[in-house]
Amino acid sequence: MAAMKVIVPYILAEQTLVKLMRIGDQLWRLSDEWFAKWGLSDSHYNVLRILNGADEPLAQIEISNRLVSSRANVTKIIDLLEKKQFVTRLSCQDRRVKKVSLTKLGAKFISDTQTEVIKFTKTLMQPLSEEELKILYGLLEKLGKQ
Amino acid sequence: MAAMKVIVPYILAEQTLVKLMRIGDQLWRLSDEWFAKWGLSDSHYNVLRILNGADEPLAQIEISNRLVSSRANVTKIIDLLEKKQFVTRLSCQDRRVKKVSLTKLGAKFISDTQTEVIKFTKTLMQPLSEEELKILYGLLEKLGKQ
DNA sequence: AAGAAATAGTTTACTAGTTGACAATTTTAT
DNA sequence: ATAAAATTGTCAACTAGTAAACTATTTCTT
Repeated sequence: MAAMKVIVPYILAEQTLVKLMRIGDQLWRLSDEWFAKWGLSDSHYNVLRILNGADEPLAQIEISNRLVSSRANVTKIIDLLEKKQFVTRLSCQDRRVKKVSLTKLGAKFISDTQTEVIKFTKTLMQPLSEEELKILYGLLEKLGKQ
Repeated sequence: MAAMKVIVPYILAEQTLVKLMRIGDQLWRLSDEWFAKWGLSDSHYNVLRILNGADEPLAQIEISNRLVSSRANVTKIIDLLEKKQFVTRLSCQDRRVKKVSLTKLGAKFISDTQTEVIKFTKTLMQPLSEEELKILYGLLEKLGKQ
């Protein structure tokens, strides 16, 4: 059968959506690939950052909220980080909850790798100026909260 | 062990990167969820769009390039679309290649769903004005080609 | 105080993508 | 002409996420 063709109007929203999903996916993949040299994924590192940024141990559900990821996934992420001794699970007075705390080793890891990670991030985003980054961030933020 | 804390500088590139990956992922998920009502994913629909946009049947590798996805994944996507009779695989004179052609049914599907899909897309992107969409598209494009 | 509903973390089964190896075929280099 | 290299599509095994069901616990309602 010959190729059929329907005229589809050019829609900016659609094109932008597709581009956004695609670029996000590619960057995520590159990032994961890069972090793999430490046996981690981008998400693992982000959890370490979240814990470091908080001033106290966080419940897994809180990590799940900040990471924008499912509870189930956080369980798996913490499992690995715990195996690597970068975090520990603390039992709480509310015995449903496990608060996760960065260990000395985890803190050292963040500290040691910080510069390198920032450099990598800058490389990924290097096509954009600081000004453009600010604009992009603003647009994404606006898009995110609906 | 108590929570350890390292001072990590605020880096715009990093924040934007994380946000971009996160928003892209969320939108992708929402989109997939929405297309599921037709037993398709966002990617399946995109392949239909690609085929519709091309004026002739396309080799799977060409689809893979345009979709920015692996050959293996395109095989799976085409398998499903073929089962739904939206496309057919044509054998070529270069017998390694299979060109994929939209069927009448596939074209009708695109045509029938077009308006609804555009409406959905606009809903997803609705926090941004047309002007902002243009800027976002431009920034993403710049970011994509490095 | 007791039963019902909600919450936190885990487990299981699934999904949509990946890479790497393979077979068939074509192209390139001698 | 033929051997080596490259290309295309497929398959198998893997991955990082999801949702839904489950357990243990807490909170809410009466």
